[in-house]
Amino acid sequence: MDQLIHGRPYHEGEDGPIFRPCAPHSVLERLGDKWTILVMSHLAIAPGYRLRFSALKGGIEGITQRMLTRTLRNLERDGLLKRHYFPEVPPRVEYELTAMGASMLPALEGFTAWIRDNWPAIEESRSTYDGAKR
Amino acid sequence: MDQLIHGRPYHEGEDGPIFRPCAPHSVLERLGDKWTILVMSHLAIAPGYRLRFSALKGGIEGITQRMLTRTLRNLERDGLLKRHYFPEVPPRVEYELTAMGASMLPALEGFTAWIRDNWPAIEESRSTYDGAKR
DNA sequence: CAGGATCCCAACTGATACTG
DNA sequence: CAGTATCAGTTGGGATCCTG
Repeated sequence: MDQLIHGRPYHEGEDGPIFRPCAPHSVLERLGDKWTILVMSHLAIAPGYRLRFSALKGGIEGITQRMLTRTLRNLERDGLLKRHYFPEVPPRVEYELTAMGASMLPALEGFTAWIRDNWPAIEESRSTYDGAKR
Repeated sequence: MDQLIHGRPYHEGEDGPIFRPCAPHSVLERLGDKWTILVMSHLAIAPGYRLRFSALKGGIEGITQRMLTRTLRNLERDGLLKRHYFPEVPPRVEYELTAMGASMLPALEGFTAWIRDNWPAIEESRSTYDGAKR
């Protein structure tokens, strides 16, 4: 069975710990895609953590219908989001963070806080690195 | 200028906030790629946050030389990692978390803690979702 | 030992057009 | 309004071979 160190699961090999592709990756992979964080952010500040499709589309600069749909489906699949469909004409669809989705916000904000604090240093490091390469 | 809400930068549009592709995304994109988290995890538990190339390669199951190199370069570019090259024969290279890299660990662990707690629910949601689709 | 250089494939993303 | 379908471009990732 895997052990835990610093909260990370690993397997004890002959020459030390061996890490494997893991659960955290499969969640970070979602959040790391192009639009997920913006969808989450928009829902995070909405009343009742709830918005309709057109509101999300209008509130995220540059997102296409196709990509918004895909992003929402992925979040729904993970259980972070619930889709509410109203069969009217024209149809109305609202998306709402689930309890689990909302429970992620504090942890996510803790992490994005670090990013905000360190973003200037990261940007500078990148441009220095890229500059030195040329 | 952009405002902040729940720690997130956004632009105030006519019909509410408008979110744009942002800094958090460009960092989460790194962490969301296939190997970065495993490299960070391995370094996080190493003495002095420091390991040589071969130790990282042996400690991460399935990673190829090429992908490890790319992952390390990306982290170095962001200033999270420092590369120490020793011109011996055969050459030895060690990688060490920078102060900024180490400062990310608590925030990252806060987030991965949430993932650990909710991973079973996420997995179940995914399989339910996928099952219903067929 | 620690990589760089190539080639290849799959997946993500986007633009556009169509529809219940 | 809220999608789906299709096509095309780009990127991520892996396999393999070569080198100081």
